[in-house]
Amino acid sequence: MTEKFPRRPRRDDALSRERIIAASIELLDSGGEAALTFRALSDKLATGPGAIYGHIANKHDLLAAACDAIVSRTVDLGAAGAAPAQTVRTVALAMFDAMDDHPWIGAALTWTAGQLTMVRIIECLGQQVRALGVAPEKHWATLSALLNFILGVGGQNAANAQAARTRGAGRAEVLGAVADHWSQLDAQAYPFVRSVAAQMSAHDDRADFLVGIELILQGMLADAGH
Amino acid sequence: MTEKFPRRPRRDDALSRERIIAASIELLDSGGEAALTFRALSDKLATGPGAIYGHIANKHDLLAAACDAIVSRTVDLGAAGAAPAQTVRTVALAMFDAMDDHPWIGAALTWTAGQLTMVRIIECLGQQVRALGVAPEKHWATLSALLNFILGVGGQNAANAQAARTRGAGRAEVLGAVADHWSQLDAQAYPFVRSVAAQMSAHDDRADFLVGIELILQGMLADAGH
DNA sequence: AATGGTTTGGAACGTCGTTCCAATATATTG
DNA sequence: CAATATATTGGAACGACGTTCCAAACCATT
Repeated sequence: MTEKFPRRPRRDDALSRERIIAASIELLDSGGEAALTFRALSDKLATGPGAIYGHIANKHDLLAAACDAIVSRTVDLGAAGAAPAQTVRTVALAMFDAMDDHPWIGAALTWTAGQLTMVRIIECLGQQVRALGVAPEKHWATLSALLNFILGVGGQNAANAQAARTRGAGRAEVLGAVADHWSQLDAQAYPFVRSVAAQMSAHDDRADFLVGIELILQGMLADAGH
Repeated sequence: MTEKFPRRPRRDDALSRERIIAASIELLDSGGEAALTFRALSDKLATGPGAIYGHIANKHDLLAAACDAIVSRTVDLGAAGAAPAQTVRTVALAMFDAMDDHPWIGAALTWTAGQLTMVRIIECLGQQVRALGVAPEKHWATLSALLNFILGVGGQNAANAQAARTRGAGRAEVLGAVADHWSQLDAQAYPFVRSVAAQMSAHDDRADFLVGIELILQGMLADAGH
């Protein structure tokens, strides 16, 4: 009397978790985190706000699911059997590109959100950490450093994208304005910030990200005694 | 006719930016980010919601100001004239402790928020990067890696604290539940996660953070040719 | 054709950030 | 000290949000 058959789908245009998440990603990509609203979402899906709650627990769940959808299709790309360090670079860059295409990920991606997806990233990167010869008792701390750096970049990227959106400008213009502001600071109190303002306006986020990954990799190798 | 005098304060118990920020920090510390409400804030200050807008532009401004208040009193501690690497450790640890005491910082601290405070951190850490002999063209990328790691830890710490609050448990219990969940995963598909679950339940966030800082420092030294 | 459990979608609730403006308090002038 | 001008105050009001609720519509089964 409980469940007799696998319960086939109702019809093709029926509401489903996948369709809801896909529509959510469209909203998030086009208008940022603030654009994901149960009302806008139900408009896009030609239904009412209440119908969505039959498939999604709450907004946090919805955001986590959208995150998972992007990240899980990203981490699959770096599953090849290359050398450990190269695999780390590949996976990290894939994450960077995903967070660059979908800045809202940075604000929503945490250890707890989307547990299974996060576990897969940890497993993938963790195996490389082990393969690189890091001492076992430092496995977790090392992986944690790698992941926290990646998530930190994502978070700041998300903040930049949001600042650009609210100010109605591109991200390059926002960073340019910051560089301008920095170059006008007092030369005696802020020598470093002033000297770095120049390369700030013409820098490449992606390249800087890779330098950071390289820095951590070198630290790992030095630790492993290479 | 425009402005004649510096306009002295009205009276001692008058509303002021400082009093508002101090009350905001109290709310944030006791109830997390969700507890900072213009209504709760005006109750605490025995006034109405509208009065606050005479001193604060909007909620984002309020959160950034609260962030600044904490961070600026933190970065001052690490201004001593120790060796470069040691100064980095001191400042980074001070930031960690501040973000541990006030988890909401992690969700609000970005490059753009509280520009002046952020500039001071960048200047402080940047001078150490330069003193450690990093190549000038890598100054920005190196500092960026250091800062992104610190902010990443803060962000994840904030997420953990919020997850603990919504689940009505301590952070140790939340991490313990995660470790439990991980240790029950398929041993063939997730060997690393399983092996690391053990040290997860008994790890020290602060020590792990220091290991990450050390990793980046080692990478910088290797880069500088030490 | 009738039945019974699911899914749907729109109304309604409480709360939020924010705006507005009359009342109040202070500072300056006569 | 009285009168005027200016800033601050605080509570009401607005629109939008996440979420709940439930009657209507739907569909697999008798």
